[in-house]
Amino acid sequence: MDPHERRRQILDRSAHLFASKGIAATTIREIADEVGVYSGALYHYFPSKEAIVTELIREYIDDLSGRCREITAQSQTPVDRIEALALLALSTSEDYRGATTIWQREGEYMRDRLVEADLAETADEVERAWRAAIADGVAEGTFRDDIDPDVFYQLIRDAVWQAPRWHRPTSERSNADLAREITRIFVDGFRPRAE
Amino acid sequence: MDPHERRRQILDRSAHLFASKGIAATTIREIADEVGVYSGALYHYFPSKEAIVTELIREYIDDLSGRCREITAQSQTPVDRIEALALLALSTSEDYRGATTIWQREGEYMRDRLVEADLAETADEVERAWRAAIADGVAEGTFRDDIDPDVFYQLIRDAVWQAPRWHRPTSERSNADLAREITRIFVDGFRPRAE
DNA sequence: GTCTATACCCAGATAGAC
DNA sequence: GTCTATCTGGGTATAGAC
Repeated sequence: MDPHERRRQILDRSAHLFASKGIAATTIREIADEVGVYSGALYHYFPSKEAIVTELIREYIDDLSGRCREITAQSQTPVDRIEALALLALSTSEDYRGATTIWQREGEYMRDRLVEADLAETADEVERAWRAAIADGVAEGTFRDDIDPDVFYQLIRDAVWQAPRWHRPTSERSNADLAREITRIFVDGFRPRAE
Repeated sequence: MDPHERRRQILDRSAHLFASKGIAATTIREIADEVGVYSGALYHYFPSKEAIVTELIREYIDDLSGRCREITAQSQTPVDRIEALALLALSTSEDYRGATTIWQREGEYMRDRLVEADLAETADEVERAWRAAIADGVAEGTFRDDIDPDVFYQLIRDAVWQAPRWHRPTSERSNADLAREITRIFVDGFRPRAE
C-alpha cells in the first residue's frame, strides 16, 4: 500500500479510537488491528504513540488557526465576527472530530504536547480573536459594559466548543444555522425584547 | 488509624488524582503513596480501583440530586429557578471538585458506572429540572418562543458545568455572583436593551 | 490493618526473518 | 514494508507474615 495513504489511515483510525476511548485506554495493538496490520508495522510510520497524537493535533491546530486568520482579516462587525467564530468552532469540530474530542478530554496532556510541538502560540490565536471581537463590541457600544467581558467570553467559548457533543449538522439544522442561533441567544438573550 | 477516616482519605486523594490526571493514568500505587500506605492496604477498603470511582460518583450524585429537589420544591419563577440551578452546578462543582472533573472528562465511562450503580435515573433529575424551568418560561411568555428550547438548554448547561474550570469563588466574585451574571447574559443578552 | 513479596497480565517498543 | 517473536516495564490484584 502507498506509504502516504497508510500513514493517513493510521492517523484517521487513531483519531477515532483516541476520541472514543481516550488516549491512555487506546493501545497500539488496537490501532494496528483497525488499520489491518501488525503492531510492529506502525513503528515504520511513527516513532511512538505520542507522536501520533502530536501529529493529529498539529494538523488540527494548523487548519484552525488558518481559518481563524481569514475571519479576522475580513473585519466585520463584532456580532458578525462572533457568529463567524462560532461557526469556525462548529465546522472544525466536525472536520476534525477526533482531534477536537481529544483536545476537550485531555486538556493538560494536550497543553504539554502543544508546547513541545511549538504550537502553543498558534493555539492561542483563536482566543485572541474572540476577545478582540468582544472588546470591540463593548468599545463601540454594541455590547453592554455592565457585563464582565471575560465571563462572556468563557461562557460562549465553552458553549460553542461543547456543542458538537450534542449537535450533528443535518439538513434541518446546519452548522451555520446553529452558529446563528447561538449568536442570537448570547447577544439578544432568551427574554423577548420590547421592540 | 480509624478505618472510617482512612477510607475517607482514600476517597479524597483518589478524587484529586483522578481529576488531575484522569482515571486510567492514575495508578493504585500512586493513591497508596498519597495516603501514606502500601498499595496492598487499599484492598482492605475497596475491592478495586473501579469501586473507588463508583463510590466517589455515588456520593456526588446523591448530594446533587438532593439539592436539586430542594430547588424544584420551592417553585419560583423560571428565571429564579435557572439562577438557582446555575448556582447548584457551581457550588456542587466546588464541593465535589474531584467527582465533577471526573464526570466531565470521562463521560461515557461514567455513564456505565452510573448504570451499574443504579444511579442513572437520579443523575437525570437535574436535566429534567432545567428543561422544566425552560419550558415553563416559554409557556408563560417569559422566554421567547422563536428560540429552540433544546439548544438553549444545551448551551447554558455546558456553560455552567464548564465554568469551574476557569472560575474559583473569591471575595470579589462568589458563586452566587457568577450564577447571577450567567443568568443575566443568557436571559437578557449581551446587547443593551432599549429600556 | 499494614507490610513484604510476588503472581499475572498486558502495555509500548524492538529485532530480525522474509 | 510487514510479520513473528520477544524484551522490558509497570499495572492491578493477591497471599501470607507480622
